[in-house]
Amino acid sequence: MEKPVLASTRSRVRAEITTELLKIARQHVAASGASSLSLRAVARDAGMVSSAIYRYFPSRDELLNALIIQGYEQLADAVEVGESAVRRNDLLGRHRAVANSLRAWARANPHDYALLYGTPVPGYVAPIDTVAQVLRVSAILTSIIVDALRLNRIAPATISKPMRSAIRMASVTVPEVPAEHLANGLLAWSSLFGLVSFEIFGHFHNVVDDFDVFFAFEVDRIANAVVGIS
Amino acid sequence: MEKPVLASTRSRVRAEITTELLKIARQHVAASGASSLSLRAVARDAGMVSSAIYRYFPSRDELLNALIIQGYEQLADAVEVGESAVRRNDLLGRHRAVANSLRAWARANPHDYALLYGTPVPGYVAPIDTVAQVLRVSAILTSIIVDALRLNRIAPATISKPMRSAIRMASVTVPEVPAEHLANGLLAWSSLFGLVSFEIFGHFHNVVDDFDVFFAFEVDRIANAVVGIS
DNA sequence: TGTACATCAGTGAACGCGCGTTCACTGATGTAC
DNA sequence: TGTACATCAGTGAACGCGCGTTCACTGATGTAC
Repeated sequence: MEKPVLASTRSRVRAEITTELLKIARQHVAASGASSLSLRAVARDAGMVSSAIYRYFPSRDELLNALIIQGYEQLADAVEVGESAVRRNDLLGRHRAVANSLRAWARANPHDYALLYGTPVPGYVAPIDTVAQVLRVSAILTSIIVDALRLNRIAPATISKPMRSAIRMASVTVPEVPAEHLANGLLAWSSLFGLVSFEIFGHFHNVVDDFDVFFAFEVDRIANAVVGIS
Repeated sequence: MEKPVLASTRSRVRAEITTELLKIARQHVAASGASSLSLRAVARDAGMVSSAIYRYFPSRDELLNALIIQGYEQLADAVEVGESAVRRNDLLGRHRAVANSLRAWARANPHDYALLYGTPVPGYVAPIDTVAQVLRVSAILTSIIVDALRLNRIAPATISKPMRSAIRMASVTVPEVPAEHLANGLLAWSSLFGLVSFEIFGHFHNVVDDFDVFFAFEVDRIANAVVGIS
């Protein structure tokens, strides 16, 4: 018998079941948050005996980790789709699309958002696997800045020497963007998440009436600070 | 016997023990986060039998709630102390003081910060008791804007009509500040928390080297947007 | 192609755990007359 | 001032729960010769 080109039945079934388990786990997170996620409950919903799930995830932490990675993936997908639909030269529009996609995803999946950007799971340390997906998300904002520079839409800024070295690591991760504009980008980035977190976590309750309008307004302020008066 | 002016021994002891229990609970939160807080463990550390704690808190949720209120209180205290040390006319300095106090408190009490501004406890709905303390914190930033207006340090801005009505509730809560400047204040406020959350929750890991410098830099950008070029 | 063995998925029972909460109780503190 | 009763703090046992994880097992699928 020749070496099978396709994966064996066994490994295909395995992949399918793994996907299915993750899907169920995701529903549990959506329903009641990550902190109460239980391997037993997931196994139960999958029609498995509780110990069987250990064939797929060696521990609860590993399941959570898989969920986190998948969360970043889905978020990155959503943001990429949103941003890529905008004409390349429309920098403000691209920034808006990023912001709106992020917010829409967070509103549609509040517990997943909380899993990624809320209180870290106690004892959990993000493994290296997550980095790639996180970078995907931030790369999108980066690309807007890069294009703004290329199109001469933003003026060169200056930052102090201490500040330059305070974000040296960022410059290593994202070498295309000069430090002066990275400083802007990082503020824009965290401000955006500040807005979304406040909305999702309820801190704008009794403060904001119309979140759509409010968000659009504030996002444009952020955008103006980062891609200038383009 | 005349009506006792001082509280009875019993009620004084009760208050002391309640305080002590909260202190222990706070330590538990500091050590391992709110999600794993257990009434039994707190009772144990207090040298009580597990059921005795029900004389003080009717349920775990009530304990958590008390912790949340106390958290807002302590945060408000910290920010008030920091801000009040600055000369009244130094608006930028006051804004810096607010930001630095917030961040210092969050760094000193990361789990408390997470309890207040991270993932909401599932099923938990902030009771009205918390509102007063939350307002204390935001009132400080508000006072800076009010003073900036009084001192003519910020120019009148304009906002669209939809935006004005989108934050009508905020205008009710904080009537002293015109909506145009509230729009700025809300962004500044949530941006500040975005920065702090990203730092505390580890999203600037491998991005920022020197958080003190970075934070100071970005906070000044925020301040410039809210109290202008004062 | 057929047999012998190895791998793997899933079973079912069990372990030990800590949790929130209830309940009937004891004994100390406070109150009314 | 002294007695009788009411209030309250704390005890100890118990309830029922669901959890993560381990382990020896069965039976099906895959692999080597």
